[in-house]
Amino acid sequence: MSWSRKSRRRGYHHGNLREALIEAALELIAEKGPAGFTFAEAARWAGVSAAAPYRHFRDRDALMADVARRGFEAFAARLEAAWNDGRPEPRRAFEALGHAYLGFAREEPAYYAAMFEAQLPPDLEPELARAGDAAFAVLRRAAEALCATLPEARRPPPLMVALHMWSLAHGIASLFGRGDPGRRKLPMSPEELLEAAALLYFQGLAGGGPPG
Amino acid sequence: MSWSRKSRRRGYHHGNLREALIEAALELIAEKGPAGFTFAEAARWAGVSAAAPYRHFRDRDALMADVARRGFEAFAARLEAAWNDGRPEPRRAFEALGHAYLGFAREEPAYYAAMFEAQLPPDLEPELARAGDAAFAVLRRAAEALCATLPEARRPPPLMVALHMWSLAHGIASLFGRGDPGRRKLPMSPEELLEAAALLYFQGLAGGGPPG
DNA sequence: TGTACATCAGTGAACGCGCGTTCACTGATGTAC
DNA sequence: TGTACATCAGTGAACGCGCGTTCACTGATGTAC
Repeated sequence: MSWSRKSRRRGYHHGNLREALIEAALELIAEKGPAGFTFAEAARWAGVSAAAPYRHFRDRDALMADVARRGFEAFAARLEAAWNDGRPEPRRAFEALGHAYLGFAREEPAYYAAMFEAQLPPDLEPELARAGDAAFAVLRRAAEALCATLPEARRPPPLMVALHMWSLAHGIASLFGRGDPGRRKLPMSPEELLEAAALLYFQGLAGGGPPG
Repeated sequence: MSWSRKSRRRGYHHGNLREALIEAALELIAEKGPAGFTFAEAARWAGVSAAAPYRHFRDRDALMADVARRGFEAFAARLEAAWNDGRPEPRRAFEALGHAYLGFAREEPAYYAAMFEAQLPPDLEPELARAGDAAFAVLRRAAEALCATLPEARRPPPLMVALHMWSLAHGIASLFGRGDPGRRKLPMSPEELLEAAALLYFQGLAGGGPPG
């Protein structure tokens, strides 16, 4: 819908260029990956001269960082909503969390790519790091609640559980989770794959033999 | 060691330009990621004019695909060696396989990036797809052997197990496994993280309650 | 309500740069006889 | 063993292109009075 966005422009002044540039970036990232997007092209997409973006972002990386930050914020909100404070019951809520993770990666591939594949210098924007931490914190809190349901004797470190689930979900999303051509075909949906793995993992946590 | 490579050049003819270009690509990918490497720069790195690479590769993507193919071949070889036909014992051999996976991602980040992050058009080179399949086949065979040790009643589909382990290892490697600045700090090594997850997962497979 | 003025957010022209790609060419190598 | 010649793998100059970036500028907006 680029025309509708462009037509919103009211004359000499764009009125909402900052937002338009971010949408342009998302569009272009979705099309060609995080590397295949240039400052100049974003400007063109927004219907503005190549010099205009400099009024809003220091450079390409600053724009990318802003996209990634917003991505993390949206991601955190979606995970938070899915987790829903562990209702109706931690295991079920955790499953919803997993679905939300994969859903986000699939439905917002541009955000996801900006967040995890843009190779931004880490000290670029402190807010970016904070947003990433906040997203991970949702997962961590969920892991904590989940661990609390286990008998104390075999309760694992919640941080470890959170890292395991994050790795698993990220791995599935990266390898199979996006519409990308060239991705390997699966005999099951990414969601089913994740659910099955989590099920076995939690069975191991709850039931298995003595650890070690 | 670029000088030693360059000095190997014997005059008008390079003698080994194809190899030199591939090494240049690896060097540049390691430095700046899979996107930050150009045909022209690879030529310069190899000490050759910008037109020379065209004698060996159709374009940048063809070179990248060749790098990725070699990466998959090396990867498969390393996994195969670690698995060692399931010796001394499938669970132990599988652990070695996991270590080999993470070791490859850490020690050959350029190959790993070319293989999984280069966003190459999938129909670019049939040999590339075949090499990728061959690498996955190692993992699949290992999963088969591992599943065969379980009582028949609770034997999972080996393909699923292979996909779970691949996703987990890839997720860990992508998120924490490389020296990348900006990666999150871990309270444990990637290897320990993978081991712990695999342990719990296999406990779930072997011991846990009824599935479902 | 009207006017003067500061500020803001854009323009468009210009620049240097590196990349991809083509081309006629040429030096080196290998082979037929 | 020597020579003629085909083939191969490189050169270097040239081109068009898009990008990043700067600059003096200008049109629009908002505000003080």
